[in-house]
Amino acid sequence: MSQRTAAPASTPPATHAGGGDVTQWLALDHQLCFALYSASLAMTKVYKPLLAPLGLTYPQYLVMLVLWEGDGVTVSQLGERLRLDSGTLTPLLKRLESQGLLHRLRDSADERRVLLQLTATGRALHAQAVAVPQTIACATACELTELQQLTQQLRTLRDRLSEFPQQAA
Amino acid sequence: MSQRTAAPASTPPATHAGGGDVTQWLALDHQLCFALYSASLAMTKVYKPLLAPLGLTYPQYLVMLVLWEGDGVTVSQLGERLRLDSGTLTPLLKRLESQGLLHRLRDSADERRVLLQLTATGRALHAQAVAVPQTIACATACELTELQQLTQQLRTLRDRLSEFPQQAA
DNA sequence: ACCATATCAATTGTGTGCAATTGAATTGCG
DNA sequence: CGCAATTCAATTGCACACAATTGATATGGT
Repeated sequence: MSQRTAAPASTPPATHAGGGDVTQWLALDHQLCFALYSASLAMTKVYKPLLAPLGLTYPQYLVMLVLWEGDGVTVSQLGERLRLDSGTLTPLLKRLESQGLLHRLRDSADERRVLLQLTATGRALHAQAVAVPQTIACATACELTELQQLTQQLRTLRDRLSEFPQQAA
Repeated sequence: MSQRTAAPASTPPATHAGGGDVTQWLALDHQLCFALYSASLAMTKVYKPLLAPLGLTYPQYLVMLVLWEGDGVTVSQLGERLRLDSGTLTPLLKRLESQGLLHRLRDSADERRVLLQLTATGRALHAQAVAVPQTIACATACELTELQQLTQQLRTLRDRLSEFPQQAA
């Protein structure tokens, strides 16, 4: 009754993805979604020990990347850039503020908005962050062109997924 | 004092990634990590409305994919496959159990282990899931070969990142 | 000026992820 | 056999993600 079939860990031949076998579409290792998901989690794990000396988590690092490009942006603008909403960003930004890396201040021209300004400490952290990308590039064990191509492919994929009709958007 | 430079949203020319400009290495849109991260989150958002009728979240769906390939596995084996630990899986599996999709039972041969068995309901859910991958493939707007190549590249990347020395492993 | 609508950040509640610890069960070595 | 080391799932605590709601502020049409 219980289909306790074997092969709980063996990877099936992934070269030809299905033909007519619809069941094979659901094989974990055939799915782009899992490759994407597990690669993203693996990337976060490589970043963690590199960011720990800076006192940053990985999402906090992404926020700092945006602010190092130019601060004085609103929470909404930051969220558009990172594709994260206020429910994620508000508590995260409060943590960065309590660490003294930035200030959150209401825009006097529009009291609904909150402007994000780096502190001197926050701006200074940039110097310690420049060493990070090299280590990551090393961890990927990829050529630079390869990395750039993959990055471009993923941006395209992301943008297509974001525009998929079923999305609330 | 506050370097409120312009271009808070304009994408800089990403074709040549730096040359000697070390600062450019930290540009958000040049980073593989963000492309990966945002693509993964976008993927999850496409899945959400497709999985809602099945009563599954995206990580729960991944668990079901493994169990549909063959149940009777332990929590550890599941975690190895999905690269998730017991801190993530235990509460997730309890939710699936409370939904009647699986049973969690101690292995009588080794009381430390917990075996995961699909219920009839859990096994029947497979039939409703087979339609999901087609919709996803449609959302990616990619050729099948393209998807397979990208999946392969991401698996390779993930495995290299997992093996990076600094990792606790 | 008035008020319905829209925008914005914050809040609430649920569900991951993961480091670190715990406690039970097993293994391995002498 | 005896016991230290290991394995395993569960637990605890913290930090995301995001849907949904809230409350304050601004905008637009009349």
